Amino acid sequence: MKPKDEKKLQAIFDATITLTGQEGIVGLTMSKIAKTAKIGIGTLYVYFESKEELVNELYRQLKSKGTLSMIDDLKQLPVKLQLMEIWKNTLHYQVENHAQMLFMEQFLNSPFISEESRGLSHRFMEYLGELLKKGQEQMIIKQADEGILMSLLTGYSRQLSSQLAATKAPLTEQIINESFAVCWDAIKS
Amino acid sequence: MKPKDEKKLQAIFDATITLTGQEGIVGLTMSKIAKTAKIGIGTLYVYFESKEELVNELYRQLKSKGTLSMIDDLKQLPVKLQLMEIWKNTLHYQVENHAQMLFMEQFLNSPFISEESRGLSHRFMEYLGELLKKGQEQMIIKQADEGILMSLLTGYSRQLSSQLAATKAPLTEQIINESFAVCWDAIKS
DNA sequence: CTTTTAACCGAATAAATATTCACCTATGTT
DNA sequence: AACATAGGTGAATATTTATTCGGTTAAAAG
Repeated sequence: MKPKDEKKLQAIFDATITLTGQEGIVGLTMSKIAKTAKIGIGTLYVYFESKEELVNELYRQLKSKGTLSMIDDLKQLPVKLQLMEIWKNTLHYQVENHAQMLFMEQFLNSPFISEESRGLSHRFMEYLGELLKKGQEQMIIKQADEGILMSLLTGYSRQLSSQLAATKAPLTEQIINESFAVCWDAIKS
Repeated sequence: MKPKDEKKLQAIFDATITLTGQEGIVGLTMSKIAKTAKIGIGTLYVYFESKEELVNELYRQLKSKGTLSMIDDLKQLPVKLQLMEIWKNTLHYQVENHAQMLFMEQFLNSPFISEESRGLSHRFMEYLGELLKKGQEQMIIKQADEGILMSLLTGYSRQLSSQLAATKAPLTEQIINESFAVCWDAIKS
């Protein structure tokens, strides 16, 4: 027998991300995915039972690869440094994978999303929440509501990276430092 | 002859916004719109030539009503107060009209959007940019890149209001004040 | 080398959705 | 009151898109 081809699977995912970036998850069709991935339409159904399963699977894959991977290396550092590293890594990740970010965002608001996929978003947020709380205990971070601080970090990084991606501006050291300074002034005591 | 019914037009728009909030612009169909608006499918085509025209027209309407309207009253105030007022109004507007925000966001990433609609986003941003520049000249706002500061304001307000809408938390004075304090610390000199 | 099995394929089919149209109905005009 | 006109309608049609299926091909097993 012939085994499945890992390259084809990845080509399907890549095509899905590219197409979503181009005309949104609304414009995504199975035939376009097949054409972009350079495989036959029928082959799509070897790898996935349906379009719905395809996009859920992709979402799952992106979530598990995503920003979570960085956490473990940082746990020993002081709070401010941890935040700085997270900020830097997140910006890099989001700028470099902007099409993926677009896909995930649109997927979250689509009727395709399964209950299981919905649950996948929380681990990174939890970690960030704990870090902020730790900073508050050490009196180096404002005693403001956690949601208020967290929204700042996530909303800001999302907007900044999508603005950079839109204008095709590179993510320079200067931008990282300036923007982190802004963040830190926002949340420090 | 019989005149068009303004109520029906608004019902169509309302239905479109509601449905987009429920299962995204992907799940939006003409028959669902008609059913939700309690009119016949055929009637939709009395008011709009096509689905594409319908969503573009709605986008145009929301943009022109939107946050722009507040600007004129504020021009005399000092920079910090203007920002404070804008912050407050924007949060209110975004929380109260969250479904509209969702619609606009998804529309921007859909294949439905026309060239003309794309152009509509800029006036408010321009005004905010000028205000920040004025603050920088007066030395009360950081000398950082304008894009970096602007991303903070827009990304933060978007995230905060969508978080409030998601958790159905009310927008209290306390939240407005705390979050504006965070903003101001972020951008002040 | 032969057999077996599952990948691979795209034309054909099914399903979902947008759009039309022939027929009503309500409102303004004469 | 009679007419003219445009709104209102949803079943019928056209279009688009997901999915199936019978046949072909390539890899693994023996």
